Amino acid sequence: MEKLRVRFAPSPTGVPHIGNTRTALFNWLLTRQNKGQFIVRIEDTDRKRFNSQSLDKILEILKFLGLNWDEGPQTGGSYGPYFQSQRLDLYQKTAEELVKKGAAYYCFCSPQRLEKLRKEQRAKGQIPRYDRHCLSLSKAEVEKKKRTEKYVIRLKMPDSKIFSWHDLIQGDISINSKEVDDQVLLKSDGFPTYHLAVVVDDHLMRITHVVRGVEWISSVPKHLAIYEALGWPVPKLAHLPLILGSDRTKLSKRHGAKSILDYRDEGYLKEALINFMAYLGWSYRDNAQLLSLEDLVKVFNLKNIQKQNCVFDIQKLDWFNGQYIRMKLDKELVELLKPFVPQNADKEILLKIVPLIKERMIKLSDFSKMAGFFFKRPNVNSSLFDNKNYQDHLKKALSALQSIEVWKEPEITGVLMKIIKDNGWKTGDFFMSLRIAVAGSHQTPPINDSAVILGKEETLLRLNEALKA
RNA sequence: GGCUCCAUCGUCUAAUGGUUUAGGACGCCACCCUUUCAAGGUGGCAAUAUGGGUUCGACUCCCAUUGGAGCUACCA
Repeated sequence: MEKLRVRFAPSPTGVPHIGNTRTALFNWLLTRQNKGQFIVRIEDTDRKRFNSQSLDKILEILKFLGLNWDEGPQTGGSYGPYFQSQRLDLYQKTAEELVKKGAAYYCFCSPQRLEKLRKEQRAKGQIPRYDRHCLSLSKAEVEKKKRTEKYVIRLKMPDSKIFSWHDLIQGDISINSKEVDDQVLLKSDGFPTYHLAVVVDDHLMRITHVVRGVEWISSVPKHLAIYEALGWPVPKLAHLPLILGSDRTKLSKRHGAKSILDYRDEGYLKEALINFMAYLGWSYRDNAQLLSLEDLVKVFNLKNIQKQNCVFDIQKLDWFNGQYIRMKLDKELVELLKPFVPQNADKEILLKIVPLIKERMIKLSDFSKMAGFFFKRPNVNSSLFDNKNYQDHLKKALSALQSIEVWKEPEITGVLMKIIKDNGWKTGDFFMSLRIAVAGSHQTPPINDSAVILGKEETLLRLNEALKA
């Protein structure tokens, strides 16, 4: 069997969102489980939307997730270059060849004429479609115009031909060519459109499986027409369901679809992100199994991919993230927490704090919310206390704690429980007063353990401060 | 509007036409645990869009309706 070769082909017009990244994941998974090759190809054919920052971001995402590529930018390969902007001659040559074969034609229509045409067609209730105005030009006319006018090369879609194919995910699909426009293949700036470039490159790069989003399905006939005209074999096609935002429309930069990098910076772990993405459109058992990249390589399959679009649910991501945080070793968490802790934070202190907050964190960024008080004295004012005996609580706690020689949790709890009992207080009421005084919040990690980390001096100081508030 | 596709709890989904009072997970609610918040444990609420067929039997097959999405660029 021919070796499986798939590609991830982002365009550097922005930072890929979760949907695009999932496509990369699925492609990668396929190659790793079939000992195939994963190729990254940069589809930079749109100069207007080109964004110079995005290439780095795209590669950073792949590296962050651990989706290493066999061929592509930085690594190279024997089917390069892997930037479409560096392959223009290939597309131009192919476009000319298509013209020779009668499968494409030169078009000299101006954007203004096309726009006017579409407008008129729409007004008449017709489907906007190129009217083949330039198809009837004689060879001589074309040659003459080519010397003085800008032109594009358009695909000549066959008339009323049914294009049918089998999609590995979507099943059998057929579309009548009369529904398909004579697509521009080569733009007037000499750059190809997606439709030409994708066919040429997939063929030249020996791509065996095209796995991409379902938004491409309606342009498959265009690609098929090109493959047929050139006599090239068609790779297997698999169109992934879309990931929709909570408004149930396609995820896009428009509605603030974030990239993996954004989620990383918010404190999501790559394991959680990978696991979560895998279950978007694909299922395995209860869709809550914690699967690593290695696990996914073993169990992933195209068969369990849904046709239906799916909605991105951040709550599930949060859950996965919490699970993975809890699975981390304390020292691993300290490393991961680096971008989220105060700059001067001592590693030893962090190592003590982590066990207290590990089970409470959903995201790494929760650190400051949960453990900020270790590094910065809270602003405590009297209105925070909801128990009217709080002054009494604090005064007695203060004197009890002062007497402690060994500043450890059992000792602290021991003396405090004693004064609670002696005064007939409710345990919860007392500790809430203490909690607010020490941490400035109603919700904190275990407060006696926190006091141990804070140290005797600092703890007593905070109690004193709170009494003055 | 046209074309293509889709349709099970709020969300992700399971269920070779009979094993199903439609299963699980997230979320939500309640309870337990508990010095707060979490975590953990137990339980609960919650779905086959509608209408027709086919069949002894339909979540599963067919048709229609309704709803949704994608595409409809010299963007990808």
